[in-house]
Amino acid sequence: MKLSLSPAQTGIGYDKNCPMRDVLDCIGDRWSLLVLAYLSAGTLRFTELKRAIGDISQRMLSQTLRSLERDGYLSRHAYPTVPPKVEYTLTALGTSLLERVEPLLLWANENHAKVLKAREAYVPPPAAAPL
Amino acid sequence: MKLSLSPAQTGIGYDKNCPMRDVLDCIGDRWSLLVLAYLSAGTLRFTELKRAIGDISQRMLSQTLRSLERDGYLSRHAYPTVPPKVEYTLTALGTSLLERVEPLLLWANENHAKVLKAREAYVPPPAAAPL
DNA sequence: CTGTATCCAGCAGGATACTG
DNA sequence: CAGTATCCTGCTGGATACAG
Repeated sequence: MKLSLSPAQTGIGYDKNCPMRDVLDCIGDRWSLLVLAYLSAGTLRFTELKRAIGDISQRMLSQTLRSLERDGYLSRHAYPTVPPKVEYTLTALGTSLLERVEPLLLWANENHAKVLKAREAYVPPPAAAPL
Repeated sequence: MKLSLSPAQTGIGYDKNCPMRDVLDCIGDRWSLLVLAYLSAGTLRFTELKRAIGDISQRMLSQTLRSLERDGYLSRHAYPTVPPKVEYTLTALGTSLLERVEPLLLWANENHAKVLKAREAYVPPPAAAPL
């Protein structure tokens, strides 16, 4: 079974010019996908997001939101009220990205057991396999 | 447009028991997807992989291959020859994973320009937006 | 050729304190 | 409420040397 994403055809690589690496590097961090996923249900405020995720620090949430906004995955709307109110919403680009990520997430859910089983059964090779 | 991967429904989260986070953490590192992608074209030896990828260190290639083998994404076959010869091949699990990753990679390719454009147009909010 | 062991620098990211 | 600034630690991953 041959896939069509061999590097020669897709241009994948660790070059900075590689689109896939660029995108993957940005959303492949600890929090980005999580934030996007939480926003898939609808607009949320900063504190709502923080409380929903639970174990993200204020610093990382802020930083992650900036990065996602910067790349166009979500939009930020600040109301000039006191106290301030800021809402974050997925853009069309963000939604479209999530739609592609979803199958991968579902796959992970379905196949996690297999991975765990493989890990359990795994015996590391004895440094330049004998026999 | 509502996606079906809202955390409440998928169970995504940063818990260690979260299947998606577990899988994503393992393949979301610097090299795993790249190695898998290169193997999608067929079986490769250690040095072939290293030369193909180019800028991966021996240490990271070895480490990445171990990790992927451990999780069942690829299989390792060592020939007891001198000098040693070791071949790496995708398993069914690895191929199945790559099939889900591919759409994401293609999306990245197609939408990279939009991301770059968003970055270019981006102006950071002035710390608690005025107006 | 196919690795492992060691050392080390850079950076992601947590805790905390402070501001508009 | 919604952040930014500072400090500090651990891990990722590169370079190098060595081994089967």
